[in-house]
Amino acid sequence: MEDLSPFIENINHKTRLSPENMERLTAAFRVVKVKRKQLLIQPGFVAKYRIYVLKGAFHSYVIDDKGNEHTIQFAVEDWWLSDYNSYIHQTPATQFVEALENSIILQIDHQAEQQLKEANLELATLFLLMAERSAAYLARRIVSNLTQSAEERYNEFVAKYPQVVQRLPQYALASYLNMTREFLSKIRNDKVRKK
Amino acid sequence: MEDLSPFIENINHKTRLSPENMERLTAAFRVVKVKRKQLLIQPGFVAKYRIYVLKGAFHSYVIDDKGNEHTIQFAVEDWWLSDYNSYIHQTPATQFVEALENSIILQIDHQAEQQLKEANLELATLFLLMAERSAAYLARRIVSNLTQSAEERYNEFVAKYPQVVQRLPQYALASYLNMTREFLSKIRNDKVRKK
DNA sequence: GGAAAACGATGAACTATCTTAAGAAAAACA
DNA sequence: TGTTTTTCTTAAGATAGTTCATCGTTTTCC
Repeated sequence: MEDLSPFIENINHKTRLSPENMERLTAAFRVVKVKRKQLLIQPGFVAKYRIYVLKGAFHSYVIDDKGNEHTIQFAVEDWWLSDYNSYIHQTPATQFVEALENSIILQIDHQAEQQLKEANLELATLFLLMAERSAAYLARRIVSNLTQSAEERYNEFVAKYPQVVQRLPQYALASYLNMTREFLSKIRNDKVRKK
Repeated sequence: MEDLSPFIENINHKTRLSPENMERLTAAFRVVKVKRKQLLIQPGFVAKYRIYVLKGAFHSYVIDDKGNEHTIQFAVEDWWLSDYNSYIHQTPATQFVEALENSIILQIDHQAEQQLKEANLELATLFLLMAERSAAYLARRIVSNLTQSAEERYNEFVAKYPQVVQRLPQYALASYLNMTREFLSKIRNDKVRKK
């Protein structure tokens, strides 16, 4: 039996749910263990689940025409992820969601989520807040991509998620920050030399 | 008196509202006329309004440390905009929202929106859908920035919004597409030569 | 525990995109 | 309508970031 308290904390941090609604919500999620390198979502298949990370690490990525991998999103403990476009619109995914470590997740399927949203205002509000915060977060990321150099984006990421950086493969971080793995390697090394 | 039917269409396209809720919703919006170059939102001030464009064109932008302007978002007829981070979290804005043409907008203030969201499930669902679609849209934009070259991003934009392109100043489009105005000019001209 | 695979570092050559500058065209506005 | 201001074009030189190829290191997994 997994400890769901981080999940419940996460929810409480967004909005106050009645005990019945919290019960209803948690009952809609299922605990799943996932092995490193396992794919939760694949292009061509509809993303069935919204995922909350209880333990472990994931990244979502696309592969472009030239065969290059681009990490779109990371998620470690207490983060949510999915292929947003696929999940929301229930259309075929374009992204992979892959475990970077052996992990434990909570997942809810789209239909169950719809039922919760339709059940009452409190639960609808929860998902509303999640969507609003996602949008605000994505908007910040776009601004940072438009205004910062590669090195600045890296520094920002390190400052924001110092403990996360060390768990991520460098090639995935590089592509998330919109640069090549080689260039990230150079940035890091220039930094070391300066010290 | 302005014709609100495009707005009502826009809402109906998202979710079905009862006549009473539609009435309540429209009553919460105010029609405002805006002159070209007028600013609706400015850094340092909390974004009070969520904006729907009835007529005209806007862009939101930031100014970076070097004094360069970066367009974050465009909005023409039937589009929504604001400084999302500022509006959602009611914190000081970092973006400008400026009219590119003389325009007519509908605006709702944050407090009124909160009251609508709390009023009933139908109205909460409307804002939920808006937030989800924003998030999905922003996610697509991030993918396109990560995977495409400057020229590809331009081609994609033209293909998606052919009529809009002609109304936007080229310098604003260039910065939206994450390139300099000079480089966009070059791309366009190379294209003409090829023909 | 050791072979195989994946990952990270480094350097040299290359290129997409930027910078700067100046003039032409278009739009604004008085 | 003419004048001023803003926007767009062009081109040459500069650079941030890429590509490619190689090698050492770490991780994986049988």
